[in-house]
Amino acid sequence: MATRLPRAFYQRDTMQAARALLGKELVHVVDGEARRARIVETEAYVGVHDLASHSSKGVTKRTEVMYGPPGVAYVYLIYGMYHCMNVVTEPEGKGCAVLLRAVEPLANVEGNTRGPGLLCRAMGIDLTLNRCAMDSDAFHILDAPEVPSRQIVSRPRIGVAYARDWAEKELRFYIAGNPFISKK
DNA sequence: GCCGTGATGTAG
DNA sequence: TACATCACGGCC
Repeated sequence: MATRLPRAFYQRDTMQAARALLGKELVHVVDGEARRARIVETEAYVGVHDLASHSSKGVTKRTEVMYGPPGVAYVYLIYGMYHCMNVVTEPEGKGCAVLLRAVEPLANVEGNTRGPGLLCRAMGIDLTLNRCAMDSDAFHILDAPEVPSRQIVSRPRIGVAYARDWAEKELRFYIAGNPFISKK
């Protein structure tokens, strides 16, 4: 039986964390039923200097969770209709997080999971999970074998064209050839 | 296939 | 007013 990733797992360089999360299993227990899915695509938001990161706006009611301890969920509403989920990384105070962009359904997950808004909808992730510790009984990530480096593709992040030179940096990662990634 | 656009709520 | 999105319609 796989073990839960401890919160210390996330206290490391955000790019490394984004790569290390590929292949791991996201679990959300809803009505006693464990929804499980394999993480196949992530993006790194690497701190206050990263103009694409919400934390670059400074500490606000919305972003303060990003400055808190690692291993905690940052969930927010986007475009009025979708949720996006991240896990806070690095030591407390850095404003870093990894966005989960796509997952591959494993158990009790219905519908499209190819995209940050879609995966949250399919897994039942909403604002009530914001600030939830990612080693909780109902919400956590299970360890799984490391995805070899040669199978990890890096690309520019999606939807961050406004972030000037930060838009071009290859901070999006996915498992090569996986059919559940959101975009090539 | 690609491109433009509407839905929708809240932060700044 | 813009937004770390998605689905759909028109066009070629």
